[in-house]
Amino acid sequence: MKLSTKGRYAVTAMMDLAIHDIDGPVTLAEISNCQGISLSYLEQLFSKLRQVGLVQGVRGPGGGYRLGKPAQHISVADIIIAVDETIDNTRCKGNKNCNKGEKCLTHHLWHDLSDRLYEFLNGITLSEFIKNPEVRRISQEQDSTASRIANMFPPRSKAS
Amino acid sequence: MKLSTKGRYAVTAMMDLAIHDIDGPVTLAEISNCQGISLSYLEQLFSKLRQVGLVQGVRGPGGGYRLGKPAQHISVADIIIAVDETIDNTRCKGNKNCNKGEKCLTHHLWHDLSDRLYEFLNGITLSEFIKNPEVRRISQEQDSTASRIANMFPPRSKAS
DNA sequence: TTAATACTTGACTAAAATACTTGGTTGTCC
DNA sequence: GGACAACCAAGTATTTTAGTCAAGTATTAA
Repeated sequence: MKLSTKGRYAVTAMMDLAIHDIDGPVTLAEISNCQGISLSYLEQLFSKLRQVGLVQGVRGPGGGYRLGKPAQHISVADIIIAVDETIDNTRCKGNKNCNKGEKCLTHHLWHDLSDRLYEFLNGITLSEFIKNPEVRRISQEQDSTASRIANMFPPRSKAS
Repeated sequence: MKLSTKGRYAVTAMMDLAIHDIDGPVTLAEISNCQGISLSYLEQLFSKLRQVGLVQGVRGPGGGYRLGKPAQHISVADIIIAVDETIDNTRCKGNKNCNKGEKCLTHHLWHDLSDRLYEFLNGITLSEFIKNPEVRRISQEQDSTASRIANMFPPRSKAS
């Protein structure tokens, strides 16, 4: 288990997706603007998220990304592991007999801690955030992604 | 809240100290050998740990480091925060009016999550590890620091 | 007092991770 | 076909991590 700003970017971006999921796909450009992260960096993160099925890309105009599965099935741990890669678990990879067993002793303790941390973060899902009443209120107040897109593509009659 | 290998080094080193606390000070050279971390890097980490009172240096022959306070008062969160510095909390430092409030929304959610993570890690103390029966057994089996020191300074009569 | 031990400090370097940039290609909607 | 937005693949700059080196200071044993 590792936790860096990279993981935070991914988690907040996923929160964004979860909040706006009913409005349809969210573009990376919007997230980039909203959260001040570079577009291409987001692309890299979302590439990883897509590979593990946490998000699903929608191409073409009006496209973007949406959640790859229901918010209640996406845990914070899932997201962090998807982007933060290797848990980089100590130097004695697998081979047991480190220095006098002492090394493995603390390693073992660390591993226990790491497991508990994982269990903790795995128990927190995205759906908890969108259920938050304040979230519902604020996301309602603003222009929703849907209406923004609707404005970009105003209804037109075929005959001009 | 941030979690990297640096934090892991610090936590495992502190576990080491906690386990051997009854045997007297532990030298950084020992930890360096035991855990395969460079001595000078440990010095840097312990410098930070000492500044916040988590450890206490003992100079002179037979010296080393020992815990700065009882193990049950040292949490994993304390250690990680001491060495992993700034929580690097988003770009809108303090100033509220980020992009349309949307940014602050996810920031706020992240902050909540971060708080919960902190509470979790703050609830785990070093004393939990040394209470572990397996730890007691293994640390007993080996040469204790105390006996090693005793061997270095064998009792002698003043008149030689 | 002297030498040894061990902590203290600061500057410096190499390697890796992070964040961003550039310049495309592909699929989809209108 | 054209605009849009996902996708892809380098390459670069910055920061963090990890380690090194060297010149200190404090403490203690002899």
